[in-house]
Amino acid sequence: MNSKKAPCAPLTGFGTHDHTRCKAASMTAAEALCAARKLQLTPVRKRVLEILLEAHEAMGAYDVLARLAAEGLGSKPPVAYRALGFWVEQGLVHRIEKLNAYVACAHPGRAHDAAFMICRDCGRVAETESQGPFGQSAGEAGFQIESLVIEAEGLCPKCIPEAGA
Amino acid sequence: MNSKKAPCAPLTGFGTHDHTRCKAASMTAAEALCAARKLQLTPVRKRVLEILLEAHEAMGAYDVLARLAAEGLGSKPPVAYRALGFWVEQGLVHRIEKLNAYVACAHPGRAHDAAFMICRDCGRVAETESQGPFGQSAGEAGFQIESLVIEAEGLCPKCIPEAGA
DNA sequence: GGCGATATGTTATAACATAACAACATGAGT
DNA sequence: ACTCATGTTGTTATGTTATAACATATCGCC
Repeated sequence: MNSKKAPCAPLTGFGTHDHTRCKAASMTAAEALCAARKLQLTPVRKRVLEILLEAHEAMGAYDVLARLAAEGLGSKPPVAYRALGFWVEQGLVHRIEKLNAYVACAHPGRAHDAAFMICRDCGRVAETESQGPFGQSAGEAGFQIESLVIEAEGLCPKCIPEAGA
Repeated sequence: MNSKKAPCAPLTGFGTHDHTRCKAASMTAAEALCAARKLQLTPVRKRVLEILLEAHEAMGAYDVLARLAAEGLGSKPPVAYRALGFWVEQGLVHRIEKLNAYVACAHPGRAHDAAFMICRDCGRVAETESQGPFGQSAGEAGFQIESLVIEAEGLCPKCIPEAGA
């Protein structure tokens, strides 16, 4: 293992950026989205999104739950799973299938299918917008795509032996 | 739900084909591969691959295990997981992350990253070879891809209300 | 035979997820 | 204010998926 737990794990690509800013922007987007869709931005839901934004990396449902529990906001799995499910439905949180984990969306507000790059060394996850031609070939096969998972596993720039670190 | 459990769930696209033939071909490919790589084609491994080929659809590890157990070939989870892991490593079985399931490869012998179309109605899974430009954008980001998961969920031709069935 | 390498058998538990129902809150209509 | 519908959270219990750790067996080789 090279670099276990860098101080801040950026979502948009593997570079660094203004974290405080992106968190605030995402919360604002969440509020706007809930208002627009007439959905309730309850304490549990709000806190779950904040937790993911603060962690700024993929977290397991039980990790999120542990934080909620520490704050007295619910201690049983369904509480966390429901809030995570809510945000996933709304598109502000993505589920990383390969990791059984959840991560706040790096492009809130835009409808998109996300693609992820997962570093097997440091564990960081970067989101990109997917523009694959896969939909095309699936369309040719007569398959009607409703959701698309694209997840690449490998080494991020910092964890490639010769290059980064 | 439209068509629960069609008689034979084809892997290559959603059409039908000669199942007996494809199974035999895959087993032959497996034998050749093991010989070439000096790997052991043990009873458990052989049977696990056969089970997946016979099922001809995605199966959970515990489903595979149940079959093994019924045949006296092992009854504890690690037995199934090890054999499945072996074939996944060799590229003859793919893991479907969205389903936590395993499926025999439809293109044995060719090295490839697979892409899957998963019908949320009938549950069938079709494999296609992926040729996305995703690797390109990941490469631009300096990310070194080692494996790629592409899974689309939606409706297969037979399960689209107006069209197929 | 003894050794190393590989595979399987087994125990136990970890990690992830949901069904089902109870309790509470809120807002609409009366 | 009452009550009803709806939505959210709290809770119990359980289901499902997966692996760590160690014991046993098998096989080729020297």
